Amino acid sequence: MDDKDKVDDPLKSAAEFAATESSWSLGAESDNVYSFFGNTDRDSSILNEFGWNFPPSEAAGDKDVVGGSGGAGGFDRIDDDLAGNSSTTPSASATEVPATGKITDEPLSSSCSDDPPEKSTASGGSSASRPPSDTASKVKKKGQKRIRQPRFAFMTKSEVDHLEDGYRWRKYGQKAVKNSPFPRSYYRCTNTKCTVKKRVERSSEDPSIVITTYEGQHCHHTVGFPRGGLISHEAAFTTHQLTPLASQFYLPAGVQYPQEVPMSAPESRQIPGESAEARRLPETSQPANQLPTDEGLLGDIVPPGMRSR
DNA sequence: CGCGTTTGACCGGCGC
DNA sequence: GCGCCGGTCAAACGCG
Repeated sequence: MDDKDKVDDPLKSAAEFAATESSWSLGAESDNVYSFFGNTDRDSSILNEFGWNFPPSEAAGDKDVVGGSGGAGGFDRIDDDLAGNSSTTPSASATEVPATGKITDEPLSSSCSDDPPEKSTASGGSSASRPPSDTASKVKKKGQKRIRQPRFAFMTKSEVDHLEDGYRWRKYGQKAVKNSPFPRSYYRCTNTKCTVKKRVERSSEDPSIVITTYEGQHCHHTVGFPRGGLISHEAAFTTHQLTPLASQFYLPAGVQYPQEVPMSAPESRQIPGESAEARRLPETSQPANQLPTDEGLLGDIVPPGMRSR
C-alpha cells in the first residue's frame, strides 16, 4: 500500500474542515470509498440514509463521530487496496472516479441477489480445495479486475471497536495491519442473502478513533433493538430531519460538492444502504418524494437513479 | 446445539 | 519471477 498515501489530500482537508467547523463533510476516497465525518446526531441520520442505523442512545451517547485531525491519518489506510486502483492517478483518484469503469458493469443491483453468491455451499474442504467460484466479491471474469462495491468509511470516536449499527455482523477474519499496532477486523452481515461487509480498525494515530468501512449494500431491514429502540428504515427515512440535513452539508474549500457528487457516487453505483425495495415506505412514498429537489441528504450523495433501484 | 469468534493458512493482486 | 500484503476461508473453539 504505497500508492494509497497519496490520495488523502482532499480527505485530509475534509477531516480538518469537519473538525474545525463541526459540520458534516463528505469526502471521496480514491476509488469507490466515501468517507464521512460529522457530529454524532447528524451521523446517525446519515447512517439511516444509507441503511445503517445507530441506536439513538448509543449513537448519541458514548460514540462520537469524529472529524478530527486524526482522521487524515486514518483515511490513508481506509481506502487502500481498493479494487481497481489500477489506473487511477493520484490526483485523479480524488477528484474523479472512473465512473465508467468497472463499477458500471458490475451487477450492482444489490449485494443480495436472489441467491447468495456466497459459499454457504462452500462449506467444503480446506482452502486448498476451495472452489474457485465461491465468492462473488472474489470472482471475476478473467482479465477483469476484482470488482468491489462502493465503500463508505466512517471515523468514529469510540472505545468499542465494533459499533452497533443496527445490523448483525459475524466476524470472519482479523489481520494485523501494517504500520498499525491495531488489528483490522472483518465482518460480514449475518443475513445469508446479504453480502455487505465491513472492516473495523483503529487509527494508528489516534487509538480512540475507530475506522469503520462498509462495503456493499444491505437488502434487508435492520434488526430491532430492544427496549423499543427499534430502528427501522422506514422510520428513519421518513424522519423529517433527513431533509433539512441536506442543507447542512459542507465541504472544505478544496473539495467540490455536491456538484461533483458523481465523483463519489455516479449513477452506476449504489450506496451500501438499502435499496429502494428495502427502504420502500410503508404506505406512502411521500416522505421520499417530498424531499426537495436535491432529494434530501441522500439525494445530495446518491443520484436518483441509484436510489430508485 | 446453534451461533459467533478466533486463528492459522491460503489465495490473489501488486510492486519491485 | 518473487515477495509482500490485504482479504478470505474454515476448522477449532467458546459461549449462552
